[in-house]
Amino acid sequence: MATIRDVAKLADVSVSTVSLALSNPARVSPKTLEKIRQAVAAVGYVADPLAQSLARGRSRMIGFVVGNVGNPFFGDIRRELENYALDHQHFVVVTDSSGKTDRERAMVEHLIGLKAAGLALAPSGYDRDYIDFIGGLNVPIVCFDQKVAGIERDFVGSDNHLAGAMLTEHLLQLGHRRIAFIAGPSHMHTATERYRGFVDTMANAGVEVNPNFVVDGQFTRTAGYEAAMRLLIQPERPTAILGANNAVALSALQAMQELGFRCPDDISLAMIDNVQWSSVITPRITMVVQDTLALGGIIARRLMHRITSPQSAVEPPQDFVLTPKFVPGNSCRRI
Amino acid sequence: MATIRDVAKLADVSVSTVSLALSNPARVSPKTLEKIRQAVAAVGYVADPLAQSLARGRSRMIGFVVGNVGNPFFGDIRRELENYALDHQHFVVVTDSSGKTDRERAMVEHLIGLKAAGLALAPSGYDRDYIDFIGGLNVPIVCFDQKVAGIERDFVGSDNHLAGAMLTEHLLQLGHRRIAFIAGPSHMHTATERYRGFVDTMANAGVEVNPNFVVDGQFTRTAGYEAAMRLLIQPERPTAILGANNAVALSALQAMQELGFRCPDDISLAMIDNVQWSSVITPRITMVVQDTLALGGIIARRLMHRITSPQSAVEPPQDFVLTPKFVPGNSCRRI
DNA sequence: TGATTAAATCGAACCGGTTCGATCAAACTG
DNA sequence: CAGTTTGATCGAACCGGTTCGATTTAATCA
Repeated sequence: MATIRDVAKLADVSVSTVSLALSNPARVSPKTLEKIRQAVAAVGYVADPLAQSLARGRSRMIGFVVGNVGNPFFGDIRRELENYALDHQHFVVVTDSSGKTDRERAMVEHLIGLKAAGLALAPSGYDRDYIDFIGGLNVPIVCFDQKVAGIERDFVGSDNHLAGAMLTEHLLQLGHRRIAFIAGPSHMHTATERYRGFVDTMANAGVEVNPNFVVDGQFTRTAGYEAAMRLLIQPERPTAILGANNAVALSALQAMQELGFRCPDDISLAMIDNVQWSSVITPRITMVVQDTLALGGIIARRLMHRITSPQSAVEPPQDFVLTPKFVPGNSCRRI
Repeated sequence: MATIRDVAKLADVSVSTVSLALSNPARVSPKTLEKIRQAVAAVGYVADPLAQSLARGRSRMIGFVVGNVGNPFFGDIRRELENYALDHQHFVVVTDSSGKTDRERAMVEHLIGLKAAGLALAPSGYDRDYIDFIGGLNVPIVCFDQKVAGIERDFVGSDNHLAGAMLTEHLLQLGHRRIAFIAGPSHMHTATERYRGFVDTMANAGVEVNPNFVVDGQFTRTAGYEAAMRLLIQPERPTAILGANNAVALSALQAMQELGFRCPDDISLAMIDNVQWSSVITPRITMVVQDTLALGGIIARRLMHRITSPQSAVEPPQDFVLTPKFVPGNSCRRI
């Protein structure tokens, strides 16, 4: 591998001139520049990014840290970020914490060690320790998905209260009153907001929420399945189930199928967030989806702005909250 | 941030001794070791991975390069690799090429620039240029999923011929004769093997393959959908469709639903590879799935072996081909 | 034309580690 | 006790770049 010294030798200039020529061609005379260009081509020189990062104290690498890269929600955002970053000479490396806070932390530390230029982070923690950790990082960070109280960073996400409200309203308008809600972890902002959206809308409509109809699905497949089972074996069953995310809603569908309930004939179902192949799932689930492309675009632009413009450090963190979209399916019937 | 020189100063030893003590404690006297340990703790020293990588010429980072992290097939493998790597003090960074060969190449070059310890690579290319590129890399690499002729590396994958054969056999035994096949790109090893499995099994059974019943779905959603449509609008329709991967098969299901065909009553469907939430798709698709956990485990062990054991460089590349598993659903009916 | 200023280039220090040959004292050999 | 081996430690070079103050060269002005 050719080094910058090889280039310098061949072009008969100093190493520092080569470095200067490569990073700021305008400050070098045209004819030296040409000599250097030829030498670079001749030896096939490519700068070592590691050495550059060490010397500069910054790399051109953006860390994308999420709990589940397999989730299409994150996938879309990743793609948007990646395209944008690539256009600005930055690379995205993805790390998956599998939802584990300590692993996420190790990964973030690793990325910081690599002198990452910036981080797009879907936070998985919420306690003091975690907040202090994130807050203490001296690197541009854009948080998304989960709004964590206490983290003073740019945030990009969707209006989750509205998401819960929209589906609740839809079910109410179809005549449902016994609406069940499979919730997510109470420490997650998205989960509590969606739940509040449900509760508030029910209250506004003057419909009482049956406490037995609110179960915790942890946003996971297994817990969602159990939660759904608990709903379905009650003597007084709900007429509609609202799943606070895709995993719990689809687990509920599975539970319904296994117990022989027809959807939507026996029980209606609605969910927040899309899944891959939702179009071939029968019935097509009525859902509220996030505008992942827009989210990804905002995250990308905001992060690159923080990275590239020096004075952005003094700009206060900003929240970007997008409106989710209602996508009707045929999983909810009028009663 | 404390550097190794701070530690050396405080412990009153040379920098090289500190370095030695940290990397090979046994070669340092117990009492200096203790001094150094205390100094490390006192200044809160953590080695800069960047500087280490630069000096050593190798990092502790493993690159996981695939075409679509959203595919659960890759997701499971990634998880296995990650767990194993973490146990061996290595980190996994994921890069997604979106199936684009040139982007994959850029990402691999980037990882090499970062002095990646090794690569787990699902190759996306096949031409001379690409093969030379991969072959020229001087880093441990384990390829998986796609076996590319000409790449002399460890390979981990499934018996795709068998996968195609199993489903074909299944359909034949149910009495089907007019079996259609939605194929993948002919340059992909998995695609051609699966197709051969289909053709060979048909031939063995003495059943002729209708040329109109073999269409190209490119392993993608859109092409798969079009391919399925071509099949379904023929006056003489197939009684069963075998999708060479999950995307084309599910696109076929969607096409069937849109045209009003019932599966399996009108047309049977079988596919290779699982998808997330396949359990809630109606009907439950009969499929052959790969043992992703086992694949991931083998990839992880093989790669770590190549990385950690110096003499492994002379070991010839090895192929690991696993037997896929038949998972019956209710998308195929007897006729 | 000599003084002043701007532009181009260079040398050396630095980023933060690793590595290897040299040094030196202690322990071992005959 | 002189000669050799061993173990601990050190100094210096190195990995491959960047950066900045100093120096040389060229251009501008009086």
